Amino acid sequence: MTDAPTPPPSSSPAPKAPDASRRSERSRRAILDAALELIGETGFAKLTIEAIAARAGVGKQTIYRWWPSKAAVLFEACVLEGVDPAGVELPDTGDLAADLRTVLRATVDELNDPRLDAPTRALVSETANDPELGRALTEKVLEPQLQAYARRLRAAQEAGQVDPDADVRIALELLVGPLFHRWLNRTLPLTHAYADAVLDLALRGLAPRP
Amino acid sequence: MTDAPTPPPSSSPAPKAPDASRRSERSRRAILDAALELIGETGFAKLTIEAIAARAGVGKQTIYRWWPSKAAVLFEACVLEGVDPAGVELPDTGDLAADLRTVLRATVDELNDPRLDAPTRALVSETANDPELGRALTEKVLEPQLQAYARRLRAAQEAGQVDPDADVRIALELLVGPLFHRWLNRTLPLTHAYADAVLDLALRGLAPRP
Amino acid sequence: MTDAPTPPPSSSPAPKAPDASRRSERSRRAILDAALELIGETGFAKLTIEAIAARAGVGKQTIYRWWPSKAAVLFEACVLEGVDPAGVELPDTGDLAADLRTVLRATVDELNDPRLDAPTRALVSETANDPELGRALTEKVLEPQLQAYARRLRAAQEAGQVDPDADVRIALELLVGPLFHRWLNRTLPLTHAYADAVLDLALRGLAPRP
Amino acid sequence: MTDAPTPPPSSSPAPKAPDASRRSERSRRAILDAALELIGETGFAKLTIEAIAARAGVGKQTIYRWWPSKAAVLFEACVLEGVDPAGVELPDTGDLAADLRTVLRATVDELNDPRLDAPTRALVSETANDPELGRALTEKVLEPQLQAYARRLRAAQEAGQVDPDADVRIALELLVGPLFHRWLNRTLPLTHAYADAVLDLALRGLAPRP
DNA sequence: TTTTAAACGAGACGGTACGTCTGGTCTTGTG
DNA sequence: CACAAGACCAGACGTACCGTCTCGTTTAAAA
Repeated sequence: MTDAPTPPPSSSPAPKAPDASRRSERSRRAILDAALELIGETGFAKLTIEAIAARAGVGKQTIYRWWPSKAAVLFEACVLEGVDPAGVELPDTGDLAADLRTVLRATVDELNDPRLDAPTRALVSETANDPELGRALTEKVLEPQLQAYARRLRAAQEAGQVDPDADVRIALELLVGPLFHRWLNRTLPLTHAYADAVLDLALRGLAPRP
Repeated sequence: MTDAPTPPPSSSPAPKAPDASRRSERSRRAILDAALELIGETGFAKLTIEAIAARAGVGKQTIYRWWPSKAAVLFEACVLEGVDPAGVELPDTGDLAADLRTVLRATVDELNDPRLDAPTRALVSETANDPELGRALTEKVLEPQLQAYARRLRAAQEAGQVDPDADVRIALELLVGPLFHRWLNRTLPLTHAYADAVLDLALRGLAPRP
Repeated sequence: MTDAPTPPPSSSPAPKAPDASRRSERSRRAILDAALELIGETGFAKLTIEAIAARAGVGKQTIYRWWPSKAAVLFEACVLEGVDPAGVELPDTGDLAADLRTVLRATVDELNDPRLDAPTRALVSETANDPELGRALTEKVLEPQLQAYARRLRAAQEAGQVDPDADVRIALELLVGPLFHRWLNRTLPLTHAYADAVLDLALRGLAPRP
Repeated sequence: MTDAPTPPPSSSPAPKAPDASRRSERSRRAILDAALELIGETGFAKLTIEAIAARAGVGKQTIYRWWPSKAAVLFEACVLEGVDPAGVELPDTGDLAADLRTVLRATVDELNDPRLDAPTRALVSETANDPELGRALTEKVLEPQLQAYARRLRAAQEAGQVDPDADVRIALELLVGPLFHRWLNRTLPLTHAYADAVLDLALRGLAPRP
């Protein structure tokens, strides 16, 4: 997102790209940690670049040099904290319902985890008004996870557990969409029971036609 | 939303409640219009209280007097522009699938309307980090609409078109959740075909058991 | 210097002139006082706008609104502290030598006063690189004083105590120039004796030719 | 200027004295030249250490290693450009008035030379608030020149052209003080005629008593 | 109709944070 | 080990808005 390591032999009047090889890893970590700490402590409100710099013991310019916005900092901090976004894979025990239940319940737990709640909300919030960031977030974090769902559903389809005509992309959104909706809008509590109920309804819709 | 129009029988050292009866409707409209204009023109970024006041030809204090935050202004502006949130009712032609298709397609159209997109995103964005506002938004706008879905589904349940054991609340989230997810995250285009596919899958899950 | 009270019915795209009638005298004094305090305490080095604002308990914008530079603040602070620059008048007892001795010795004392030394040096320093400010300083402070010398010398000339062919302008610079030179360059101590010696030499040069 | 080039026989915990013998003369010249160029082009304002380093094609540290302040750089640059400050000597044709006229007129020309004006003003300006630098400047540049005046006046005194009781130190300040005053304060144009008039008045004050 | 108190427009105020710039130090190759 | 290069910490710069607080000036309910 931030690192275009090869400022491709462009010929533009480049605004001076910093030399990534000289970058201080120490500062980078301090900044990311400080960002996560602050958003946990005081919410997105107090998440100012100045506060991050102060907390990290870092000059402001060191943040501005490497990140285009505080949302980008937050984004990298979350990715760093979270799972490896590349190698996401859903379990496949052969029992589709059980596998999805496991994953959806885990998702519910994550969304309810206060440590992850604040930064995630903040990111989604920024995303709404910053399409650039939205695209990065979707591409790097969201889509890999959705693709994992897609793969698992496709496997189930091939195993004859899911209607072969169903669109797995839509099927997967039928699962995660409601959870996301309830989490973001805070309409009703987001529980394991809810995840189970959504899963049950969705799977009935996906069942192979008799 | 903000004004409990308690007149002045209060005797407490209240921070001085303004007299709503003397309020200038002219200014109120100018402010709300300016807010919508600005968010359409320059995005939520440039939506400053100062900018709204300037555009509306109004003193800043007139905004601070009547609204607690710029999100509240935006909220009222959207409500004013949008449909009457109270009397929402879904059509009931007896054909559940057709009725829902109509409504979901209309929802898709609204979410794709560039005039509504920016302010709605801004509101959802604010909502994510301002639970207070989130509750108001949910209560005044979102829930009434969801309740309308619930009523229609209940009617279908009573007509034997939907599994009597199904939880209509969850059923309705199965419908709107995926649409909301796609709209907010911009993963894939939000189309009528998508709405139809979601509806189809969900209804199959809701069908009465044989 | 700063106050063009009538933004003369110009037609330029004026950068918005503040309304001087609403200006807070309290803030103005606090700023001027803080500036003098700081330059006395920590020298011209620590004289930052931020420090002045902080010391004065004032927002930075309040300084930027009314003064174009920190030198301008300092200038106004000095003028405020110093004598009324308009009504300067040298004594005229009829004894030119005695009158000038009194004034020159007083000047020496002022230049040696540590309270006035720092701000004056700072102003002269700024003057060297800011002709705009230099002109203001010369016009408002320096020239009125030099004119007072000129008037006194002219009177002496008319009384026959000074060569009628002498240029009083140059005569007066013969008096103050050496003092200024020694003060600014710190070559040798600036004492009453020095003032007396300069005066003696100069007056001999000015004596009517036999 | 500040560094007594004590090699490294020191054993103290000195902050690391650079080895002057390895110093790059090429860099030194480039830095001094760049400093003079920049002050001529853009004034003292844009005279940044960074700008000097960039213009000279030199690392910033190379400047900080060898000079304590940018004023010190400027000072050395001026000395390098200017006359040899050690061997200043006034002409002595036997005609004091003529000799002084020559020198004072040359001084006027130098002060009016735009190439010298900016750096000199900058130096004097810095001097006003940096006694350390001021002393160096006085000692290395100003005093040698003043001493030359003193020698010439003393010679004249011995030749009976000047009152033997006069203090030559003060006499010389009577000559240069007014010029300096007019130059720095820009009150009136600094011309040959002015120099002549000052000289005339001063010499009359210095004439041997009858 | 007159009075009069509150809402109004305007905008100055004390502040906070912004994003940029420079100062001076430290680090990383290169010669 | 001096050097060019430039990343680093630090902090002032001047600007933009914040939310509060006067100022007159409408303006609409009470007298």
